[in-house]
Parts: sequence; C-alpha cells; structure tokens
Amino acid sequence: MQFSVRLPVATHILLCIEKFQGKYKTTSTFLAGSVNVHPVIIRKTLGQLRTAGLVEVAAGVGGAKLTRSPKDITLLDVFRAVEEEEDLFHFQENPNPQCPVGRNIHRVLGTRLEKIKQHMMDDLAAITLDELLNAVNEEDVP
Amino acid sequence: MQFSVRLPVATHILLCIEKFQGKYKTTSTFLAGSVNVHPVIIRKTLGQLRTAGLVEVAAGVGGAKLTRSPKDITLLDVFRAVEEEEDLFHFQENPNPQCPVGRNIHRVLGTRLEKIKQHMMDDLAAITLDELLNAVNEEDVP
DNA sequence: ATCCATTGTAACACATATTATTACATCTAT
DNA sequence: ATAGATGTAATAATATGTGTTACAATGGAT
Repeated sequence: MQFSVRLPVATHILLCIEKFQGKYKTTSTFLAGSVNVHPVIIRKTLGQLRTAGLVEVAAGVGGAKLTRSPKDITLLDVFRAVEEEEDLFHFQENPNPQCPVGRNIHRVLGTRLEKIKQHMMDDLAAITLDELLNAVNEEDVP
Repeated sequence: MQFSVRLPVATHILLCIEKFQGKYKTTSTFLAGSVNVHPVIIRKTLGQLRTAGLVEVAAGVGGAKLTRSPKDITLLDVFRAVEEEEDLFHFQENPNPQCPVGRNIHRVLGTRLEKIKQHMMDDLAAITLDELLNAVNEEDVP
C-alpha cells in the first residue's frame, strides 16, 4: 500500500514551472516530456493545482505559472490539492457493537492513527517548493 | 488514497485474542463475528500475523494466542506483518534525465518523503497493544 | 479408528482506484 | 481564420483490495 504518484508528479510539475519560468513556455506537452506521462495527466493535475489556487494556467495560449513564491508553497498544499481528505487508514464498517473490542476499536485506534496522520501533514507542511528547487539546483548531478 | 483496512483489522484481531484469552476459543469464526468480516479474511490475516511471529494458531483444534506480552507488540509490528515494505509514495518510473528537475526529483523528493515515512513508523512503534487494550477496557462505552 | 470442528490455502469473483489514451469543444494570440 | 493550447468527458487497461466458495490437512474428542 502506498500513496499514488500524484503528489510526486504534481511536485515535479510545480518545480518545472518555476525552474523554466521565462525560459520555456510550460505547456502540458512540455511538462509531460520532463515527467514522462501523458499530457492529459499533466492537464488534469494542473487543473487540481489551479483549483487549489497554486497555479494559473493560460487557457488557449498555454503555459502555467505559480500564483505565489515557492517559499510559500508547501508539500502539504500540494498534497491537499491532489489527494482526498480522509483518514490515513480505512476502517471496517460495522464491527460488532456487542463486543467490547468491536464497539471501541474505531474510537481508540482511530484517534491514535489520526495523530499520526497529523504528524505526516505537519512534516509535509515543513517542506517548501523553494527548498526542493534549491536542492535540485545545488545537488544537480548531470 | 488511504491505507487498507488490514492494519485496523489485524489490530482488532490481536486485541480480541488477548481480551478473550481463556474465556472463549478465539477461532476465525468467533473473531469474524466481532470484526464483521468473512472468516477467511481472518484466517489470512492470522496467517500474516503468524508469519510475523506475533501469534500462534492451533491448527485443527482452533484458536489463537499471542506469542508475547501485549506490552511488547507495537502497531509497527502489526503494520509490518500486514503491509508490504515500500515507499510511502509511488514515483513516476522514468522522468526525463535530460531535464534538471527530471533527473533529480526522485532523489531530492524521495529522501524527504522517506523521512516522513520513518516518522510514521516511529509513531506506530510508540503504540503498544497493551495501551490499546487498556483504553478499550477503561473507556468502554457499552 | 473415526468423527468433526477447525485451519491453511488456492481459486475465483467483484468492486474500486489508478493510470493511460482518444476525442473534441473551447479558448486566445497572431 | 488559423494554429496551438487547454479543459474535460469517455473509455480502456491494469492493479489492488475485499468477499466468497471449495477443499485438503490437522488434531482433539469420542
């Protein structure tokens, strides 16, 4: 079990948009060439990022740009843009209410797993696009 | 995207096994009645827990018991028993190596996401079956 | 020794989520 | 108007998760 490729792909897209701003027109086809996915996947993901207010896409003419500084965009913003808001773990629907374990498991385990998810969100919020871009620029191994 | 029901179900099973030890024979059918899943799901999960060395199952006669104290079983043990060992996020296979973002994204983003997964594992390791059982016993709302 | 409840496991069915692809209406600078 | 681009729906292919049936193997009880 692992999270889908959407967060990594969306992050890749955002990094490219910023990195190539002013140098290339960052169209879905251009971005697809770097990420190596179908341009429609790029457009769908850009749509999610646009809905989340992270990018502006030039309809018709093409190309995208960030709506704010990479310093002010975190992986949590990206995560929320492309993933559903839900519990980290899926719970069994109808445990037996006549069993002391069955009638308490969701609350007892759920509250603890919720904290773990919160930690994950905090960790994602601590990573900015700016940090990633600097790492890409500085640690580039061509 | 969320993790499957396996960790919660496996935890439920372990709690029942300990809670009802000596009072009921914890067969797959008995456990299935508390969790509310098909007995075969219970047997499969018990098989994973057995492989991980967390439980002993009495073949033929039926019933299961923990191999060690609930104090010494953490949710990380359970997680590892029922989930594959893999990255938290799935990465795109072949990003463009000629693009500075494409050729660095996996390393730059991957190392950071790996730390997040490690935090998650640490959090899971801090929760024992004993703690959960106490919570179930003490906070029981019949 | 046989019986019977139970486990272990394979096989299959089904639903859902993910990713890839095609198609096409719409948009906008030129 | 045209050309290149986006937005989005529809579809397909694949993978994963979950439910179910079936049955051989196990081991205590009789």
